[in-house]
Amino acid sequence: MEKNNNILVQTLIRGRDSAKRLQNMLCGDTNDDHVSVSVDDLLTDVSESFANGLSMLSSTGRSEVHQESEVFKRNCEMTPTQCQSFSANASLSRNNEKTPLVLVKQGRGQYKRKSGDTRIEISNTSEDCYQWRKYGHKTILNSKFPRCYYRCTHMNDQGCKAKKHVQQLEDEPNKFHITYFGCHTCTITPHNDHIVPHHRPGVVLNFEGFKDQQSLTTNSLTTKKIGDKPSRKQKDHANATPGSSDDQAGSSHSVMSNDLQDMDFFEHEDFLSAWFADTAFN
DNA sequence: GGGATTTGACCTCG
DNA sequence: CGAGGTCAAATCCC
Repeated sequence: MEKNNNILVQTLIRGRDSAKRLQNMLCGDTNDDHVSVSVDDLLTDVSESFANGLSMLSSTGRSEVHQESEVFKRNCEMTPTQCQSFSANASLSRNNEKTPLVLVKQGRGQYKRKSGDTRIEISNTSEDCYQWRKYGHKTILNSKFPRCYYRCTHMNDQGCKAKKHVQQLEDEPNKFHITYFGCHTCTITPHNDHIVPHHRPGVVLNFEGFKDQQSLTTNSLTTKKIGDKPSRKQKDHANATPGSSDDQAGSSHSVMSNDLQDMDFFEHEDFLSAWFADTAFN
């Protein structure tokens, strides 16, 4: 166990260093003397370090760690933007965020709740790179703003089952709490080439059962309808102010190795996720 | 005219 | 029984 701890710590430290170097490169910090390393290399290093870390944890028999590890491995080929979303989720999903339930229709008004394929996101806009059709809205108890219900426009012609719920945050009215249900099965490709690269995507707060990488690409901040005139809904949100979600993580975990060594082996999982999110964002 | 949105009713769940 | 999610007719808009 002691040996495993040390290996895990070394692996995580390596990942942290790579993340830090990657951050310096992306921020244009030329003081970093590792500039000869490519972004791809660093990304791979970060991904592998944390995948290995999670594997070590999963090998201890904790099934939930194993699942997280598998998901992480699957997402190791994500783009940097996707990785950010993933890492943020890894941390924040433990923040007692209640996993929403997918309702499976069984006739009008008859729904069976089931968990899975849900993802919560905070974004500066309710829009993303998919086409959505609003099918309802509801005033929510103790909430100043109504919740809007959307389903994929291609539900009828392509049977796409993706849905999302959008609710304006009370304390931050310029931000939206978006819950995605299910994955897009429509063949319309996400249209996100207009996304300003330095704008951070919306923060994924929860990420359950989302195996479809495509779904990760919906974290755009500034999106519009695919090759179509803007909908009324989208016009309404056209004044959303992007770019203010950058201050997500606060203090740095520069004393990570000490923290880890003082920690129970199994507590590393939580710390790892939180730390990785912080490192990736700072 | 057709697609998108609005809105009140309906239904399930806790 | 209240809250939340969905349906579908009515309405809007291009």
